[in-house]
Amino acid sequence: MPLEIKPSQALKLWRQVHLDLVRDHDADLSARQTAILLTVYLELPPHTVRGLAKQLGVTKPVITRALDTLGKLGLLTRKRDEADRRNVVIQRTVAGALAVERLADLVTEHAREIGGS
Amino acid sequence: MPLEIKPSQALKLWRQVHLDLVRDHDADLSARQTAILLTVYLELPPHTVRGLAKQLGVTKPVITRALDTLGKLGLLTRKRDEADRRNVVIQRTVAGALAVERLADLVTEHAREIGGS
DNA sequence: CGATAATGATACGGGTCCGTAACGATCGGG
DNA sequence: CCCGATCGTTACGGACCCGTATCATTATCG
Repeated sequence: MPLEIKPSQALKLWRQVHLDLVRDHDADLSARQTAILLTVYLELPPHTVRGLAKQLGVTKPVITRALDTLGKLGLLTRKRDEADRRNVVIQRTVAGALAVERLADLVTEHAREIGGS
Repeated sequence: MPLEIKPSQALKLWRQVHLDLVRDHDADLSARQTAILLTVYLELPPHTVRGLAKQLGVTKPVITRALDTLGKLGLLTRKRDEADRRNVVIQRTVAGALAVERLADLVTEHAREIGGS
């Protein structure tokens, strides 16, 4: 049973959520940062720099920089993989989980407001 | 009849669409640019710099710069208001309408893939 | 008229991000 | 062992965006 949503509803939803994100001056994440954050919190670990780079179709430095920023915001942490010390494992944080949850509520809330057919 | 969407579905949807946006290297709009674009295409004209700044809760230069970028991308145009030449009216373009439509399809498509309860 | 207000654009200093290229650290096979 | 391959990070030059303050242009109203 697919999730039914019409193009016009999709646009309204997208706009309302983006308006909220813009107005909330704290969390102005770029599309890349958002994609990384959600991937880490929705997909099964472990997450590595190279894996994220491949999934997003970007280069490794892009991931490194995004992790710097997300780490500075406390939404994610890095840990050296002791089994293979070349690897870095990206881990979730409490603050990150809260931020993701807040985003989910934001989308859900606006979806409800928009109303179905 | 509200648009039913669960938090977990909202997150999946948000992630999938952002993944597509990131992978599509052409259209990497910031949250602000996206909010502006959708506001112009969803709300009734006329749209002014001042009005958009107020709606988004940002300063006027932010809007001016975003319009510069969106204009360079061909998604929007500016026109002097002949009635009150202090004002600038933001107008839609064919390319902009196509981009918005593409975004709508992207969201709708991923919503269908995700599936309901 | 002239003074004031309003609008959008610009200048500036600072910050972030980009892509390419190089780097140090680490692992693994011969 | 050692040499190549792999991993994540850093260096660099350039582009973009930010917020504040200021600007030129235009309208309004006494």
